Amino acid sequence: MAKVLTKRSENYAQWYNDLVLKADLAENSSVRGSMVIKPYGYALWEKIQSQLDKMFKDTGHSNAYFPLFIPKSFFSKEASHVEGFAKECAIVTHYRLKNDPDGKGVIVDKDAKLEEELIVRPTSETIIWSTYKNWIQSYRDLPILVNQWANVVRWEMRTRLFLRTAEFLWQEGHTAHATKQEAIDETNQMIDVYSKFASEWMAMPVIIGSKTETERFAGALETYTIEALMQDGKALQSGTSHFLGQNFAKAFDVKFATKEGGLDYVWATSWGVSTRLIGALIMAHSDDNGLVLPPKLAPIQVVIVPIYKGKDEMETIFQAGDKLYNEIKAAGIDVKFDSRDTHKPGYKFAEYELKGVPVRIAIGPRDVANGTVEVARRDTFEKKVYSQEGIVDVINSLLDDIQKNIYNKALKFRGENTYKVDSYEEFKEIIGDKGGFVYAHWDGTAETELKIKEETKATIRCIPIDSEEEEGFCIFSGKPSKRRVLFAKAY
RNA sequence: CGGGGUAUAGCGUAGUCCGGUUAGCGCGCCUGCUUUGGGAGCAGGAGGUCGCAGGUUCGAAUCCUGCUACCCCGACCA
Repeated sequence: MAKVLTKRSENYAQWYNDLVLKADLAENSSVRGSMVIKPYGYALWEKIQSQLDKMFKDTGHSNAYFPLFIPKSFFSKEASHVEGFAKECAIVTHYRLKNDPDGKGVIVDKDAKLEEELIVRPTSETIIWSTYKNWIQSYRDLPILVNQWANVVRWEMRTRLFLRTAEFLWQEGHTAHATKQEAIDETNQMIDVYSKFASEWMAMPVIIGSKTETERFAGALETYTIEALMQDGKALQSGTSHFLGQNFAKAFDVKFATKEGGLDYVWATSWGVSTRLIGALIMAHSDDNGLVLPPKLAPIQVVIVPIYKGKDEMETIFQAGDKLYNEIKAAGIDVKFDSRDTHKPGYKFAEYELKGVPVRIAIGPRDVANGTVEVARRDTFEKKVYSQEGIVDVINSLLDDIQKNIYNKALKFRGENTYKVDSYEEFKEIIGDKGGFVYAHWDGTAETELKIKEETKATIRCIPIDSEEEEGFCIFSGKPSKRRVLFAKAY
């Protein structure tokens, strides 16, 4: 097989880039830091979207859409929020171009300067809370459970396809509640939704936890995260859910009349996942031959490749292939019959491996004669010949099996790369050497966190919610600690 | 924004030091024939403002000046 990908062991970052390009998911655009998501990559995003959207609706949320542009003044209202995003905002200052009097092309018309600059949203809390102010008067107006699917812009200095781009697609939920407890419950509920999506649909196990103060979302009182371990031993934050307290309600003066006749600020949450999930998916499962996609999210779950010589054979094989296709399609499986006469079977095999199609069916003259097909699975490369009779059942159980298998593989990998350490020496050795998740005691101070980051590049990914109380001593300062936190180098 | 590097066909590159025929090669693309159970073979063909602007020279991909873009490393980050 011709080698088209850099091997993971040679250069992991290069492998990732090669894979995104060669699997036809996305490419760099002529706009610095912004990518073009290609049809195959977008199809993957659509599958992610449709499942998440269903999960949001099942938990009572509705979709809405808020403006791309946010008046600059809105940003100044919540102090820590401004601080968090100010350094990476794109700003619209003018609204008109004119022909360059000195020659060719167009220039900004200086006379068309905006009274107030507009910020291209890096996130929508401010525009949404300025709107919610008008929506909320009474406890009867609450809760508000809204989600929006949108693009956002964060002017990143260094970008990587899907993992960090200047513009990216995401979903942001913004909810308003009458009580603190209700908002906290919402925050927890949504991080659970993300965790469930990651493990059951992406086949990617995650650790749920809360962020330390330094890593917390700008403007939040509490940030929950799901952290996944990538094959190179680095952690990837894959989704976040924030308990915003009354910060935004106070900043935008959103009060409501309580049942008891009082007046109180509204409690808020926000939560989001982005196209970064595609990066997570790639790095969690794929191998040196290409993508490995979980069947539940694969744009093409099954591909049928015909094998034939000459026109006569082609006709027979295509007939048999069409029959198979219709049968599988009727069972609700996303199947593709590759009828291209311009490429040979070997080429197609390699191509679908690169694209991570979970199941491949080959059908040729031998199969037509015997009433069989050759079925190959992407995760293990195992090939088996089955009778065409009852093939749908075979495929269904195979898809289930692949979904489970890649989850278990990822879980096993995480298990093998998770460590408990009690000394800073050991900590540095593991972080510096192979990476992975490291559970260690921490004294709870930002100073220690920062020092460890400076010396080892590892950060506290989260304080796991299921961590047990355990007496110990901070690996850095030696001060007493009550529980272990999760350290790793992160994307 | 600091440090380093690169720019030649759709992609990857040779040529640049030391200026001199028609800028070479691989992949891909097009046409034809033979092929088709793991990335086909042969034959023919198309495709280039050598990043942009200026300068030196009889002559510039090659030397000089300025600009632009991109890549890698750092600080920042879903």
